[in-house]
Amino acid sequence: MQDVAKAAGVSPMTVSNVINDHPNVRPSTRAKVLEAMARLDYRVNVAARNLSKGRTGVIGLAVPEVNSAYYGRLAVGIIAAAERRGLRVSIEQTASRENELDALSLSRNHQYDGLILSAAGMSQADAERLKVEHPVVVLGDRIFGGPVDHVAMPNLEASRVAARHLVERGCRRIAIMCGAVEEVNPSSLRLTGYRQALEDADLPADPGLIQQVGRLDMREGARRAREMTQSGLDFDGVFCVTDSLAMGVIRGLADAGIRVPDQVKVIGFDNVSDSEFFIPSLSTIDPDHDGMAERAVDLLIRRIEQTGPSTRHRDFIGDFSLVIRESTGG
Amino acid sequence: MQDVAKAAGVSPMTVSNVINDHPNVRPSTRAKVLEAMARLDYRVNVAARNLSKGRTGVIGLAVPEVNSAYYGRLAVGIIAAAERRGLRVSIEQTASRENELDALSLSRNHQYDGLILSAAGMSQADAERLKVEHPVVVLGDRIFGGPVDHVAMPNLEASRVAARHLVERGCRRIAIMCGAVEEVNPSSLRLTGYRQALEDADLPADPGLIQQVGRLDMREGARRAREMTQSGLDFDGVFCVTDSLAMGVIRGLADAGIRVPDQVKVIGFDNVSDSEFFIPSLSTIDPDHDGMAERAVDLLIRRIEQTGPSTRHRDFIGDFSLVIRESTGG
DNA sequence: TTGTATGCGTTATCAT
DNA sequence: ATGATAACGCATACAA
Repeated sequence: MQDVAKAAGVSPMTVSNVINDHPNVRPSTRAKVLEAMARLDYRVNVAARNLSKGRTGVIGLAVPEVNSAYYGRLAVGIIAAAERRGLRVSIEQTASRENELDALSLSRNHQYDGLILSAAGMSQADAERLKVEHPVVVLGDRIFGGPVDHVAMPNLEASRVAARHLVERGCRRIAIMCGAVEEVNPSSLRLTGYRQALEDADLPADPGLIQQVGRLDMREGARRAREMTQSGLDFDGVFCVTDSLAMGVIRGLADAGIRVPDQVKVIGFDNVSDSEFFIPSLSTIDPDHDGMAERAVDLLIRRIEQTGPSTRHRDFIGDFSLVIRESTGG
Repeated sequence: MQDVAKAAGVSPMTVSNVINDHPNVRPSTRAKVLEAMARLDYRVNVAARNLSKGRTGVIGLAVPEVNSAYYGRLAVGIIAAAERRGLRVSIEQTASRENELDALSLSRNHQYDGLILSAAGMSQADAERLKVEHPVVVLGDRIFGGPVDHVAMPNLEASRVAARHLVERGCRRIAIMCGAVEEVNPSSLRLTGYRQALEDADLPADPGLIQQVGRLDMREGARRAREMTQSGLDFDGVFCVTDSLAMGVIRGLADAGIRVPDQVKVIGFDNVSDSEFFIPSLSTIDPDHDGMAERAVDLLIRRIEQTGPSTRHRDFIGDFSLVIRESTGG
């Protein structure tokens, strides 16, 4: 910037004013400066600007895995919402609880104006760690009642609706496929919704119908579905806590010669973009991804712009709707 | 840092040395400093550190869309390769040619140590814009022979193999579904490979079998496949330039009552993680994602660490293999 | 409309 | 083993 100023015969401050489109710059001066900038191939140093302004114009989005349809969909919503407010978003993969905590603490400060953390590995016990002084919004389901703003999925209610849909389609032996059940994680909440739906329908709760798997992906879904059939388990419906799991289950059932929805009906959760094109197309819960994203960005910006003492955190639960497709005979 | 130094009764420099694990700090001093840091809840300001060091330890990955199975897979490889070298990666969505150019120029400088750009919208005409002084590696297929390092897919050869596979499975009227064909983009290269395979097999090249679609996603694939059947087009095989397209095509054919692979065989390109679980599972080309990612990160790091005058750029083409699954008859 | 002085929080260099 | 000093490149506040 000094060089540009010298070359244009002005002070560095004037160059700065030109770069930042300040109003009070004479057109001729602006032209001179722009010319010098072009000639010297000048680029602003964002690191310096960030240090000086104390703002970066970038918010971070930390997700457990980048290669997942669900988090991809989530990112799209966040990016759109942030863009509308003039912010860029930068995505990072956390992969482990360790990294999630790391994303919160030391190193990321001042790199982003704020952080949207979609936590998967953190537990209620880590809630204390969320007590950071910079803007953070948690998107997801753990750490309910933690010390930060929180936008959650309508896990319980939506799961109840999903399971009820299977009941209404005539299923009587409804299995659930979920992840490890601990504290208030998505799997535990969705399991509760499932149980309520069975209870509502006066169906017995058979523990053998509760299938917990290690990862919520297609591979696990397919593997477990094959095991379920081989073990002779009697079931006519499966509520899967993610669409990926559901597609895997359908695949696994197909491998075992079982037709969906004729013999077994399957419903998922997430309304991932592929689910519409899968064969059979997947009935599922459509969470209001964009609404939740919008809300999360809103909350974050509020925190970023708030200067006074930190106000009490707020919790939100998103909307949802039931999408009926072929996998439940729809 | 000043506050910590004062509280610990040392100089800021010593605090810095403690933070950065420098060897020459007496244990007792280190303890004092750590205690003061904890007491004051001190966090380093990364913006300041970046400015001072001229390095961030972060590389950027700019992709056209974050919600795509292919770019998700790519990101996984890049993140793994970067992590092995002690770098973090930050993903940004470019979405438009404009943003791709933007990712290169002004604003991102000094935000990242280097940029891996997976370009989709840029054309050969934009090659000049790639002449930037900071480290950039292009991952993808446009801008061949541009002024930067480049890691490319084995588009032509792999497509030839894919189309030949259909021939070997007895297809005689083989369609290709690709995107807009212009200059040397993936679609044009893959189309060339397809044409060569037909020629190799002495099959006529019917222009009606070349189906260009707007987007390379499932929706377009399904829509176009339905149109192809409705229009009475005669074909017994389809080579789709992406797996997403292929899954969409299979879905569209199913809607029209056409069975894959019995009546029509379909092969994709990318070996996206879902393709194994789709029904029918998808035959496809498996590019060496991880090898390409590794190479791209290598090249980038070389540029980052190189201090002297810029050396000539280098081009690489990745490996690939043919994956045969149900959609071409197993 | 333009320029001067100062500070953002850290690290490198060199001295002690 | 520790500290003083000077950048890093920009923006803010205020003066001219």
